[in-house]
Amino acid sequence: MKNYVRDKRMAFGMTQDELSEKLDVSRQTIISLEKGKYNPSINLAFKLSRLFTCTIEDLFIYEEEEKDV
Amino acid sequence: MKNYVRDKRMAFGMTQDELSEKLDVSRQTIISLEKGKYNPSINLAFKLSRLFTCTIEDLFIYEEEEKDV
DNA sequence: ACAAAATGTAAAGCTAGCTTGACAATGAAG
DNA sequence: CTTCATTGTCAAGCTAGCTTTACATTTTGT
Repeated sequence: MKNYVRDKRMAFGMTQDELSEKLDVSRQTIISLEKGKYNPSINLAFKLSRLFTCTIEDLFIYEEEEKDV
Repeated sequence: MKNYVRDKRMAFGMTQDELSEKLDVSRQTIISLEKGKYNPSINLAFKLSRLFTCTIEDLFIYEEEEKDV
């Protein structure tokens, strides 16, 4: 799962701290998200897409996830 | 978070069991999802939207989540 | 009515998403 | 060079999403 959170955030001229406050999550969450440490919950994905006025599909690229079987 | 999983599934004439197999999740997950017991992960949301050939926004209605503060 | 299919419920357990806190590294500006 | 803002790392802990198993209820077909 790839995402454009960092790009969008910078396009909006926001710091990680500002973004985390607007979304009501911790700064750690933003850092980890941008670094691709894990995927956002669908709630966070919705919050981000609303803030950035785009769709979830625009912000997150689902790549036919490699199964770990 | 409201969702139209049940509607979509029936529109596609599938059983919960069939759907769970196609998505590679347990039947319990489908039941709980349809019953609104919890929100899907963004991965599951993507899988569902792909299968039903629609967007996540079409399938899930995010309702400015009531904060539990 | 009966059997089989589909849906639902309950409970215990694992892991990913998120939190908090403390501290390190990098960057920009005087 | 120092200071302050910004970004990053580490670690421990909580909870929501998902799993498995086993059994109960409802629906459907003959």
